[in-house]
Amino acid sequence: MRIAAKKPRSTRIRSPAPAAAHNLHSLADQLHSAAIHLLRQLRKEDDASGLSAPRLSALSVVVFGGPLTLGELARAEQVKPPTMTRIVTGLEKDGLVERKDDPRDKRLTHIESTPKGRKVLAAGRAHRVERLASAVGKLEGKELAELSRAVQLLREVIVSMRGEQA
Amino acid sequence: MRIAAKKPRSTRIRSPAPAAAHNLHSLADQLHSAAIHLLRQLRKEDDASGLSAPRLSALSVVVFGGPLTLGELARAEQVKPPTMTRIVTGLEKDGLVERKDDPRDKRLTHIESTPKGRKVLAAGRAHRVERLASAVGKLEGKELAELSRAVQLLREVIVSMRGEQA
DNA sequence: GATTATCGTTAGCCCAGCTAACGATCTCAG
DNA sequence: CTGAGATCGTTAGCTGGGCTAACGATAATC
Repeated sequence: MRIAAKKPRSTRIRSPAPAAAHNLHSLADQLHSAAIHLLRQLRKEDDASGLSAPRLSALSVVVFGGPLTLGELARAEQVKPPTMTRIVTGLEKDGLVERKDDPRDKRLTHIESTPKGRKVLAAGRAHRVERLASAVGKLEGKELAELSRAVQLLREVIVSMRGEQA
Repeated sequence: MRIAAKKPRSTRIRSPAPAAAHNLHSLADQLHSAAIHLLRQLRKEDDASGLSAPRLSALSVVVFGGPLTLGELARAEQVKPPTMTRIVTGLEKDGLVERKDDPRDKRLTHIESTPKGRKVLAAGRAHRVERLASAVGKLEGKELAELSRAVQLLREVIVSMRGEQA
């Protein structure tokens, strides 16, 4: 955070905000902050397309990951089944996915994307990308490559955290 | 409206794919996904300290940014006043911050951190950092520097998005 | 055939976001 | 000095995401 509101004049104590993250403390803080604020920004876009971040994320998995059961989807998204039930219900209500019973094992519910779901996802993505592109377009190509590289690292970090369970 | 040059090919991206972000579409997607999953992981830690991500974030601003009004805090955190009212109420109930009336303008409410608030923030941070450190410790020093650098870029991107209205 | 395991849902809780509306206060025109 | 308007924070009420606990239906196993 540390995005001082309105009076940046009397530069306060605070650890050097614009400086690089010299240690793990500030790196963790800044990463945390960046994630929160990025999602808050993205939420606004998501609202425009009627898709919240969790729904968008789940829909993306269904569209690109092919049909899968609710439980698999919950695990993929790292949430508990009841949570995924609600997300899927929301997506289904909007006609973006469909529940299909498994003929062999009637306990299972397969989640499939509908044509509308794929269409909306593409549109929502384009919308978001357009916005991010214009923001990212101000970075130089080199910086963009750095950012891209860092996202890879981030993914590793997340997987690592996930493995060791809290 | 500047439309991204290329349509999303039906490249199977799917979450677990470690492929590089060759274009803005996938970069945006991966960034989005990374942010969501990072916060979901962090939430578990936050729960341990009894502080949700938004509360932790707000507390951090109060602690490092000094006393400020509720409205300023809401703007700093990019949320609406009613939302901040509730966050502050939660923090106050836990004794982490205090509301102070302004003697000159009785409409204003100043938010101050308490000693306990500062202590808890430090503890929570340490807790989170320990976790992130162990995850990040698997990266090489060079990678760590890259990640640090990228966080800077991310901040610029976020500010940029914020500036241009949603 | 009875027990046990698995899957998804329901119920019920808490928190985070929003808008709309409101009371209290301050400001300022007249 | 007074009354209209602006500003601030709160309350009320909605949506939605996250969880645990408990449950019914179905499979698997003994």
